[in-house]
Amino acid sequence: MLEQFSPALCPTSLPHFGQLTNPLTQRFSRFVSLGVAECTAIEAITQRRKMFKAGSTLVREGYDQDCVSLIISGVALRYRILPNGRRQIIGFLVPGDLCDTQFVILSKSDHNVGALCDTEVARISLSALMNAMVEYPKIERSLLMMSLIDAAIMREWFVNVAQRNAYQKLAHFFCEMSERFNAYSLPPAGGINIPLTQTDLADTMGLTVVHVNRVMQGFRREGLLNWSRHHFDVLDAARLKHLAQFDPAYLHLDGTVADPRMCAYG
Amino acid sequence: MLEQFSPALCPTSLPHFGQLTNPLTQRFSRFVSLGVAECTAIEAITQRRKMFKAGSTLVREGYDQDCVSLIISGVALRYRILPNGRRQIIGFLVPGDLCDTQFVILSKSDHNVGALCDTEVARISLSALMNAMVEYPKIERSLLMMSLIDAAIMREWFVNVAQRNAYQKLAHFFCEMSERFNAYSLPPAGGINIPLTQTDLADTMGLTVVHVNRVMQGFRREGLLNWSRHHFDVLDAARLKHLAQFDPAYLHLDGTVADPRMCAYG
DNA sequence: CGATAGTTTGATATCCTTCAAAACCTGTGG
DNA sequence: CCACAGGTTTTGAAGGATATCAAACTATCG
Repeated sequence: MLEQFSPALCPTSLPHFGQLTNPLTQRFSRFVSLGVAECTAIEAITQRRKMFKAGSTLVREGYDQDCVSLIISGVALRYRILPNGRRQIIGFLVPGDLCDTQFVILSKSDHNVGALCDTEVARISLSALMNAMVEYPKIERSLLMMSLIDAAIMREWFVNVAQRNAYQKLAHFFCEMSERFNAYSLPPAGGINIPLTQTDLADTMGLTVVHVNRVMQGFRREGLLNWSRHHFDVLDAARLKHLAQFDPAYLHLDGTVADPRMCAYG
Repeated sequence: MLEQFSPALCPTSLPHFGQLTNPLTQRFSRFVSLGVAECTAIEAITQRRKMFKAGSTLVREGYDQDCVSLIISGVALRYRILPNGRRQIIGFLVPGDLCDTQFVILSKSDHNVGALCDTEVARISLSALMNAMVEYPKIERSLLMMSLIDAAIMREWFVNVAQRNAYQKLAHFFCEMSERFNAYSLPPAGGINIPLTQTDLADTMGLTVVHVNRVMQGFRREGLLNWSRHHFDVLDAARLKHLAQFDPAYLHLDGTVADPRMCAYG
């Protein structure tokens, strides 16, 4: 429940797209077909890189933002610290995600972002991003789509904590994580490496560590999921999905868009 | 818990901005300074109006959308029906809100929208909206901002159901509703008219009607809030806000934007 | 004036929390 | 290499918040 993250010496197994091509370009390509000009512009504004050690804070609530952070590699999490000292995690950020989605409407962040494992980010200056949005409509369109997907994910999380019991909540979480990590074409064999503690899970679902622990033992007993520190392994995906009533559509990982014009206009 | 809405003969007390000027123009004006061209375009695409009786369904989950609905007057609510038959309300829509925020990424809606009281909407055809976005960058920018605010509200709702107890959840809800309705320059005296039942509240917070009822009695006993059907009246706003740890910033009702350039570019 | 939806009440069950402590890891310094 | 320290997982017992079930009461509408 403290404002701490689990120390993580093992790096996440997410591939470092940044070494091949820009993660933001990758992400935007799901939504629009980018030309050379846009790609160059994206490359230009994501030059300034910075490393964050596991457990450090990328964005601090209430502080002024002069730039937006793009996750290049690693995993970060959005969270808020409530007046009673509790931490509520409100999102996981993987490569290609932008930390400060609310950059347009608010100069101060309304939540913190912390690095879960060693994480590299690109610092995009606000003014550079805004210029890019104005100059390249496809970039603005992509940001609109990212934010719509963000809202869809939050709706799903909301339904999850509002309606389901602890078993279903956690099952749903693991289903989502599996999907999102598999979307990065990871080898699913061998499970997924995130340096997540049971406290992190508790703070995500609004449960206590004690209860999370008991649920995880249930999963293990039932042969649904294996959990060891920094690593989890879905054993019976079908049953887990059924338990969670999981439907991955809301993640929009397949890049489905409503109208072909959204992809290739202009 | 059923897919029904409370019958509402008394209309909401929201002013019908549509009679003065377009609600979408009003809304966008919070974010950007619109020129004559944009206003004309907005007026053009929001011509096709339709009335919905209280309790009827504006948008049905899983159905194809060829148009986006804009609330002109009245109140509607977003909800999902879960496999076990339960209803989860995931948002309230007031004049100027768009029903199908996910229009860009998905042709089928992932949730229902129902009219809480008699509600007038403008049906904007998808292609007309997309053309307007391409032609008028300020319109696209406004949509981006609306969707960012949407996501911020969902984050707040998420924290609310995840972390707070029933008293705090409900207090938070009433604080938010007060703020949002006051933003329409309603006379706060005399309370707020929404034809909301305790079942609706329960389905919003993921609680049971029975428990909601007991909490509401507590509020009444404590002199915090008066509730009669179709109407509520905040008696002690300060204490209610304190109880809910309510900070209205996330609603962005004051039209604060990060950067003046966001308002007046192009 | 009866039918129907909404509110209220009581009793009981369950899920989850709280508190407290033990057991287990994993990295660190001597 | 061992011992220690701090974080993490696990266990147990007990309490509290909320759910469930069932029924009575009360508005409201036709």
